[in-house]
Formats: sequence, C-alpha cells, structure tokens
Amino acid sequence: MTTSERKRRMPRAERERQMMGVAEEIFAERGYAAVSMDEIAERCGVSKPMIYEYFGSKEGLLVACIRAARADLSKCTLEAVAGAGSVEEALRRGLVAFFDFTDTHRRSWSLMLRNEAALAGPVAIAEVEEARREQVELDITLFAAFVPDKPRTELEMLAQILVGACERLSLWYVNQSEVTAAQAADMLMSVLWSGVAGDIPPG
Amino acid sequence: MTTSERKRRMPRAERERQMMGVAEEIFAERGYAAVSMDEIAERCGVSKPMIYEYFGSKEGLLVACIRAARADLSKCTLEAVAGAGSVEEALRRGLVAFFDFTDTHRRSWSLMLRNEAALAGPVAIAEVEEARREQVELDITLFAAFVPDKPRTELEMLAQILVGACERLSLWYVNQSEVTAAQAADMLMSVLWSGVAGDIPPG
DNA sequence: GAGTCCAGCTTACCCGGAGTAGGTTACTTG
DNA sequence: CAAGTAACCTACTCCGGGTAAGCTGGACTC
Repeated sequence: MTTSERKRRMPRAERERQMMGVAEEIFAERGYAAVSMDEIAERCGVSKPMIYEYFGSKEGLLVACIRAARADLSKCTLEAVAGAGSVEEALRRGLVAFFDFTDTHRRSWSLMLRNEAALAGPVAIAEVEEARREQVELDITLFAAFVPDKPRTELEMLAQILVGACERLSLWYVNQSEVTAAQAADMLMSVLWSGVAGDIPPG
Repeated sequence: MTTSERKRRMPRAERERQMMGVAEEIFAERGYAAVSMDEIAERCGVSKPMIYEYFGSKEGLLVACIRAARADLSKCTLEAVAGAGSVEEALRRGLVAFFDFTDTHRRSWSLMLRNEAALAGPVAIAEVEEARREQVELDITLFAAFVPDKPRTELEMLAQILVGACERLSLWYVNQSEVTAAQAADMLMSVLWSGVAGDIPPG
C-alpha cells in the first residue's frame, strides 16, 4: 500500500474485488443501512459512479458480497465432507469445517447473517436465498445417505433444522470465549446422533 | 370504519396501537426498508410528525412492533408449557404452540424474523435481542429439568440449537402446504429426543 | 360563557444519501 | 500518431428520514 500505489487505475476485475473487500468489511462491521456508498467509494480511492457501473446498486453490491462469502463457505464444507470415509464422519467433518469457518472468517459470516435481511428487492432476496440453498442441499444429501428410508419431505425438515441450529449456535458462540468450534460441532453432532440426552463425545 | 370515523382525534394509547398495527402489516409484507414513514402516516390518517412524537424514529417504531409480537409469542408458549404434567410434555406443548403461532400469526412472525436484521442502531439491536432472549431462557429452563446433570454452558448451547431449528423450520414450512404445525413440532421433538434416526411418533 | 391549558394535530421545511447524465483522461493497438 | 475504448470524474436530481414552529378543539375553572 505505497502512496504512489493508491491512485492507480485498475482493471475491472481487480477493482471489483477491491470494492467487494471494502464493502464486506464495513457492511459486516456497521451493518448495511449504516454505510453510505460515498464512504465505500472514498475508501476505494474512486468516485461513486464506478461502483454503480460495476454493481448496479447498493443492493447489488451487497448481494455480490454475500454470494462470494457463501461460495467460500460452501467450498470449505464441501472439501471437508469430500475426504470422509463414512457418512457419520462426513457429517462431523462438515460441522467442524462450518464452525471453523464462522470462527476464522468472522467478517464474512457476520456479513451473510446480519445483512441478508436488509434486502428489500425481490430479485436480490431470491439471489441470496439461492446461495443459501446450496448449504441445505448438501445437508439433504448427507441425511439421505444417513437415514435412507426417510421421505424427501422429512429429509428437508432435518436439513432446515440443522442449518438453523448451525446458524444460531455460531451467532451465539462467537461471543463466548470458553467454547471452541470443535465443541460446538461435537454438541450438535451428539444431538443429531442421539438427542439432547446424549453425551458429548471426547473431542 | 365509517367515513365520519376516519378523521377523529384519538387518545395517545389508541393511536399508538393503530400505528403499530399498520406498521406491522406493511413491514411484514414488504420489508422495513421498502416502507416509508409518509405511507404509514397516510394509512393512519395522520401526519408524519405524530409517529415521531410517539415512537421517536423509524427504528423505534419497528422495535416497538417486534417487541409486541415477541411478547405475544412468549405469552402463547409460556401458557402452553404451564399446563404440562411432565418435562417432555412441556417441551412438546411448547413446540406445538410455537409452530401454531408462526402459522396463525404469519404477519407477526414475518415481521420479527425478516426485519430484525434491518436494525442498525446498537440500542435498537440490544432491545430486540433482549426480547428474543426470553425464548432462549424458557428453553434453558426446560432443558435444565430434562437433563439436570449438564452444565449451564451446554444447556445454553442446546437452547440455541433449538431456537435456531425452530426459526428455520418455521420459515421453511410456511411455504409448504403439505406440512402442518403439528408435524413440524413432532419432527423436532423426535430429533431432540433420539436424534435424526428416530421415528416421528404418531400425532 | 369567557378564559386558559394542553394533547393531538398540521404545514413546511432541512439534509444526507441513493442513483444518474454527460463529459474527461490515459492506456492500448493498428 | 490517430483512434478507440476502458477507467474514471464532476455535478447534479430526488426521495425519504427527521424537525421546527405553530394551529385547534375540547375539558376544566371561575
């Protein structure tokens, strides 16, 4: 970040990445509504119309950020699941990867969860919902292998339960210093495996 | 709603209720960001400064609506739980009451869940979070009676898991015609009781 | 029934931030 | 070097949250 670097022209792809980086940071920190496009532009060392040129609208920028963050998350969990030998192991690895992600990429996670409800336009909402859907589909696939006799509707319900539990749990545990990602994953795993009365297995 | 009725002066409490009713309806329908204060004022047959007089800001109005809706929900679930003979029954009754509420009071529910993330001001966020906290506390109490040997931290995690699962599940199932509130409650009950492999008990 | 008080109400404005029209600059390519 | 175009800018419009300042009608006193 040399001073001479700061006002150089950039090719579109690079500028887009920069804009999304800046946006992700301050959207996650202060919330979508509290951030102005002028501020984002200024921090990029560029004027406002450039952002509109590349992202169309403030909502468009947020959607792009959320989709990118979701893609990262999906990539992490998918990779973790891919290396597993059994279905149970896949589930556990997926959970650990998820909580690790929410712990190490707090900005991205806060961006996704705290701002997706700030969207108003139906198209934007649909696009974000579509990005979230990947998560649900992965869980359905896992459950389908885990309990093959259940009908699709029940698998879908199980997946929704899991996704909701993951989200709330991670929102809660980022403020708790004494709980680790692995513990959260274990807790959830134990509930899924044998209900609330089940013991937490050793890490 | 006679024509002569429409422009009468109202005492503050009554006007506040009317404003919150109007706001709840259109916030839930179109989302916080897409609704203007002028529109709310017009629908109330009153001018904008009146709303500011009573609620301070647009956020203040939303917070008031969310808190009222949360209070309704809390009342329903608490009443349902109160009449139970065993802890297990309390849990089941609470779940059924919850899903019934989200099904029959869709406006209130949509208001709470879809708009709480639209808040930007820290005080507003804290107030809403406080309202949600009641739900978590109830669940902790139930789990504490259910699995008395577990430490507080684990009970808290279980409660977060349950709340998250309830929220996601209800968000999903309001769009599904073939799933009833009772089925959703049963599904969740079965998972909590014996994990994902457990059968759904007969209604 | 004239005076006064104040809760409920209004008009008319400010201002910040989303979004845009139209023009300028510098890099590439023949 | 001329031409073309991708990156960029200045200078606006307009909408919506929020406010200042004043009006009104009914309740309550004397």
